[in-house]
Amino acid sequence: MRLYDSLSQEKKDFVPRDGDRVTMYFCGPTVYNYVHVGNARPYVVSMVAKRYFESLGYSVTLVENITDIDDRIITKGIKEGRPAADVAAEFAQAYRDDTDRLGLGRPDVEPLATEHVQEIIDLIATLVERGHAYQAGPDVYFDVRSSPDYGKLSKQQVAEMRHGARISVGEDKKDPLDFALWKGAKPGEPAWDSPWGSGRPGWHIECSAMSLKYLGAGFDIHGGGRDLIFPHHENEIAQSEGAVGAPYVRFWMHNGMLNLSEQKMSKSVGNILTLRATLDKHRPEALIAVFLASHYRSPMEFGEDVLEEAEQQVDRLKNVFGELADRAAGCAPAAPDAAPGDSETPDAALLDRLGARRHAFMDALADDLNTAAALAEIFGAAREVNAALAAGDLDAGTAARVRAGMLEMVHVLGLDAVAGGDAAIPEDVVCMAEERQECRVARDFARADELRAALAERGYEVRDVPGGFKVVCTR
RNA sequence: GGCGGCAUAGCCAAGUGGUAAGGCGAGGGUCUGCAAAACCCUUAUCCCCCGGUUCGAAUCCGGGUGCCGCCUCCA
Repeated sequence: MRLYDSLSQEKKDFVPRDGDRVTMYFCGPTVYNYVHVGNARPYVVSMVAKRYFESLGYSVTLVENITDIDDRIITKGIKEGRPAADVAAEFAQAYRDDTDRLGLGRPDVEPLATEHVQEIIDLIATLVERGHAYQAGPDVYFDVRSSPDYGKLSKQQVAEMRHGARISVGEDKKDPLDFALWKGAKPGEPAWDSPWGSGRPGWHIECSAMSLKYLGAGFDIHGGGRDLIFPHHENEIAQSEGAVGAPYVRFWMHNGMLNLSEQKMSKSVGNILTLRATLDKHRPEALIAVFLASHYRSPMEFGEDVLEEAEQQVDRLKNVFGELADRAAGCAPAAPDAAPGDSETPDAALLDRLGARRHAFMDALADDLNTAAALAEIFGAAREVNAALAAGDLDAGTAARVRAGMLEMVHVLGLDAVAGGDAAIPEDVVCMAEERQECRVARDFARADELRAALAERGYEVRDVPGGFKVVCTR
């Protein structure tokens, strides 16, 4: 596999540090509110990457933190007259609930910053010992000047950055670029005891502490949104490499930003498009499809129109899986690569072509996780299968094998839902559909159309097929 | 101003030297009582602009233009 690394700015061959185990850390949200749709992109990217690596036979340890101590959390707590910990707990749970709806599973470890204060303190102590950090009043700062290659990830010249940086009142930094590792407690703020007095962790340090704890220095992949490159990831590198004296991360994986077409997200105005609101309106697999349709590193258009489009795509895939399931009915589940039969038959030829598509699918993902190209192979497979179905080819056994092969592909992309059998159709719905069929036979089309409309109202679509009808749930 | 990225059909979007994937939408056809689903056909002589390298560039180089992100604890 080739994977782009934003530190070296090139695609490199990816070989895990630990043999058959892949170690990944992605920056999760700071939980001061409901997460917005943009937060879902790195989440989806990380889960799909995990599935891809697993499909290659690796075991994957994916760590995705939740930052539950932060200025904004404290501010919100004060505003609402409740402890910051309450705010954090509420929105951490909301985050888990919201992302659970995507059906991609949970990261292997989801550490909370407040549960790793000891590790954070130990890390800061090491940095102080090694001359990379200093105490200034109640605070502890990282000494940027002690880190000769500071700026290597963001490609910024330290001298340049100093121009814009500034020391705010109450801070006693040696350099404007120095950043807080530990912040002395102000009255009413949540605080922990430390060698430097009562206080709390600064922003970047928790990710260093937790990634090093769970994955160790030099782990494989560290991901997050591009906007985190500076200062967050730059600072993580400085801290972590300063503390351990070894390279921190092997591949930096940064996803592009969402370009909101309708409504610019403005945090100050508070009109943020939340993940929750998006999933209230659209199926999770549609949102996943939106993310998969563009390369993870590219900025992407996002809005109601692309979501609607993705709904159509999802329906297309659901339809082909539904047809395959019907055709394969009664047939035992099959392996996609079961020994090909007579290669002269149309079925065997189709299986050959689909096998080629599965290879192309994996090749696409092997090239820096090109999900858009991989998804195109699934659509290509769908078209070929539909054509075979329409031609009346495909015996039950072939259908079962085709379905198994396509299932593998959608599973890697986290689109299992498109293959899910629809929930059982309620009996009264079936009765209505049967009555409609009787009306059709009796050529009472007015009544038949009435029943079809009534079914549509209830969320079911009735499709006439040779020799009968079929009821499909449309929501 | 500095750093990084993006710019491909009506829309979304792959493609980084060999002659434009895929999806949505639109138009035509098949099937159907009508639909729906599905299938077939059509929909970029051309990849922001101007130069250059090359037998050959959307793809490489130089220069522009536009948009986005970061440089102020935003994925």
